[in-house]
Amino acid sequence: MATPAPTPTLEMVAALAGVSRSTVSRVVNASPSVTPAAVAAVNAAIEQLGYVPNQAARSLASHRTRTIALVIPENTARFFADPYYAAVVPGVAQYLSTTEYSLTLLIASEHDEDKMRRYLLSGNVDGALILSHHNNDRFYVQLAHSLPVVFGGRPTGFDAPDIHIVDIDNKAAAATATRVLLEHGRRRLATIAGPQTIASAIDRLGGWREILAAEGIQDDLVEYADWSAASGADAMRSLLARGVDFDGLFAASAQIAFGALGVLHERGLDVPGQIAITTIDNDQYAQTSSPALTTIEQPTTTQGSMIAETLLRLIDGEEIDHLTLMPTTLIERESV
Amino acid sequence: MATPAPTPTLEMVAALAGVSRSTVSRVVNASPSVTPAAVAAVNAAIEQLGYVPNQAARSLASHRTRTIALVIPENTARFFADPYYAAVVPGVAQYLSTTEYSLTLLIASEHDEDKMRRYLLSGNVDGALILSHHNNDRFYVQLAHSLPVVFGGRPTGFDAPDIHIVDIDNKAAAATATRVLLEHGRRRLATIAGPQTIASAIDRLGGWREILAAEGIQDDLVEYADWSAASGADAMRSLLARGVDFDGLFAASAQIAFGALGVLHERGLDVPGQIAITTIDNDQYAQTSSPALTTIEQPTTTQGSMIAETLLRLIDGEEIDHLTLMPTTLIERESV
DNA sequence: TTGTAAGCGTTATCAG
DNA sequence: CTGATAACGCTTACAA
Repeated sequence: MATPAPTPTLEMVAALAGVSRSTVSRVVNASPSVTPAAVAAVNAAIEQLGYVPNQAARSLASHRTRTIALVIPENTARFFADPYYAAVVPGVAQYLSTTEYSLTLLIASEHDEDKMRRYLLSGNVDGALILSHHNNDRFYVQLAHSLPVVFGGRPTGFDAPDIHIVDIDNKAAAATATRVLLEHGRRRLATIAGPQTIASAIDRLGGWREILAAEGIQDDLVEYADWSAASGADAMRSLLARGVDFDGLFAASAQIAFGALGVLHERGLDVPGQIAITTIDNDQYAQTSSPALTTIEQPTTTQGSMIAETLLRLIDGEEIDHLTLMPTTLIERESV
Repeated sequence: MATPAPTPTLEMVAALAGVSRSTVSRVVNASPSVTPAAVAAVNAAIEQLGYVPNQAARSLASHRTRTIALVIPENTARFFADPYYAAVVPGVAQYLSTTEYSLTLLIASEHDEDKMRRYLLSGNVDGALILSHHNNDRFYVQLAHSLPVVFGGRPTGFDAPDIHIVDIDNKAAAATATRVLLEHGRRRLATIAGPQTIASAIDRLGGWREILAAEGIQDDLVEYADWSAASGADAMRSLLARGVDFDGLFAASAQIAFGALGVLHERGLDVPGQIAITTIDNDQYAQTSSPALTTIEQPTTTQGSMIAETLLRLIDGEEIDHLTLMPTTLIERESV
């Protein structure tokens, strides 16, 4: 900072261009009906003065801020550590960059609930994107009653049919992964599911069950893990300890699969020879394990764009589906 | 979104509380001189109505937004990949959470320069924090002429004595790391410096040179690397290829040191027996290498808080130092 | 301590 | 197509 910079106003532009403020406003807002001559004069004046519209005045008068919030219901450390955000946020940002909207990032741990509520409802933003990856909070669901809100991922534990969600099609992904096992001749299948407090984990287990039911196959070989490799290894041990023979495993995440794979190696069991494995996530674990994992890739960045697009349409008052599911892609490698 | 929600205004609060709008405003802004009775009445009305002040109106009238921008002059991928941001951003966020300010995150790749400029100068923010870790841009330095701006890290290539910078004291850190080598009896020292287009790398090399000069020791054993381990290994090979005996090495980053260490192991050279090493960064590389590295820890998160604090003081019109250097800490381990 | 009233810089309505 | 003129919701001297 240095010069106090005399901020030019719309009125000054109008004076210089020799038109009324209304006309300047029209030009600034790209209104269709303005004489080319007027447009030129105004733009020249804007250029000359270095005029930049005052956003506060603008939103006060128009009731729109052209800003949306991206709410991360996590603490900052987790925000940086979680690859999910690293993929989704760019998608959101990228889509927004094609529009006139700006993004405000709100990390929950920095704002207590009340501060967050106040911020979101103070007319600071036109809408909010909630990335409910791990935690879910009734608070955000309620928020959707007072503000256009789109959820990335499905919040659990609340029946809220009126909210808008953009999610990965976890159930279909799991079904595909399970079907691949069947198509390769496997008949007795096990699964290591994710924590059943999280929607995606519930959906994935559901997808597995659905396929087995359709084929009339027993679906009793289920163990649970959090998403980690270590917990995947533990679950694998429990599965083996049951003493039941099985020839196929669907692991709810690549990290889980990676952990399970380690145990299988320990026990001298061949993959895919004796047990075939499919999973979800095309990350380092899936790519570098040996054998490399047949897995399902999630369109995470695209989901980010879709979330943003959905919110903008909601803001524009469009009638949109309450649930948007993003299709996934099967990636076949050596584990099956 | 559901109910159109009739937004309560300050005027409605005033009416309900039986006072004037000024009084409500005073209460909302915690003005000292208001009767306890009035405060109570107003707060009750606010509570009952669920009143939340309109930010746009507020900043239009007060000329303050209570929002600051955190500008990342990088693309989104790098933002998530770089541990520096993972440490600084929480510091900024944490400090801000103790104030009434909010943060808007601006990642350069999403806004072209013009869009960024317009956003920053449209009265959307009261000031900006520029985290110039890798790139530097004349653009941001110029920005400082029209808006309160604080730089985290020193921009290179521009002589701009009037800007405000909060930086790690890289020169002192390097000097300390070099001195440690000397104190342990090492006499012939080498260094692997970082890219000399970056201020911190320049400062570190400068710190090393300064100590050697003071001791009258030759400072010709210099090789360069980018910050990576691989480039550190290359530089180490070049150093050894010179055929000059040396017994101490200062590596400009732990990753560089890690790469160099690998080469030393390959060649069967003992650390610290034959060559002692000191470096900067207390990260995974420094902690898990063998031997563990004697290094300098940077107060990165604290720097984040300090940057934010400095900006708010600048906004408040305080007269503050143009350069703030954050002191570092020596961590002695087994590499020297 | 409290109220009055004049803006803050745009947008929006409505004539012309 | 253009120009008055009234909001938008709040802050802030200035008076009382």
